[in-house]
Amino acid sequence: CRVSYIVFDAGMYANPQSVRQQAQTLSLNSQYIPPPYDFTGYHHHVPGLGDPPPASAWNHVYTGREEFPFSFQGSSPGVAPQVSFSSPDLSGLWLLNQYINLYVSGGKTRTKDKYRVVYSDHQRLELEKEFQFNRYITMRRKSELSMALSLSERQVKIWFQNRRAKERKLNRKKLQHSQQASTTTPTPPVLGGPTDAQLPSSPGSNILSDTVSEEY
DNA sequence: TTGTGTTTTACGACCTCC
DNA sequence: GGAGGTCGTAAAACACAA
Repeated sequence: CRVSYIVFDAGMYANPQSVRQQAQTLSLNSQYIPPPYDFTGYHHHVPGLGDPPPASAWNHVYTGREEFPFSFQGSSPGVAPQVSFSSPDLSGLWLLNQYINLYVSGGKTRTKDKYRVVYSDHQRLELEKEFQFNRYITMRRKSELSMALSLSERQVKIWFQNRRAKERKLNRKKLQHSQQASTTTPTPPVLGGPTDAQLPSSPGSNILSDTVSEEY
């Protein structure tokens, strides 16, 4: 249960072109929280909203990684850095959302400090919907999704890998529970019949099952 | 609050496939 | 060799009982 809410003024950015233009260079300051989506109705936990970004936020950048094709200029606390794109055709939404992630997470990434961002509820929801449709994302859908959700293709790929791992973990748990249930409940003796006949023939063979096991 | 267990991003190692 | 797969893991974020 998230404790904080942000309701963005979607009307401010009704024109996608203006969003794209604004995204080319952003002055980072604590007053400007750009809306990558209409988040009305979504919950967002924003620690320290309204406070200036911590000094540590500027001690590292996303530069040097092809999936984060922008860079900061300015690295001292209290001085608003500038964000510049290295690619002209980037979606403004992409940057804006990365900005949100950067800001919300205190600007920490895994690259240097082994930190991570937290995806928005909208991003998770859309990724989850895609996962329910297909456990393995195609290159085309990965590209589309990354643009739609303002994530890098690598982030989408990793999310699907982690999501499959989560499902395998859940399946293993279910399997363990069913095994425990079958061993604890007294079963009538069946001559020559394996009691776990319902189990897959080999360990892990259920891993790529199309069966949807969701707790959502 | 705080301690603790779980979940979520992100990555490295290693493997397979084309 | 590169892309993408699993597996294991780190660490932040989160949930929740005490």
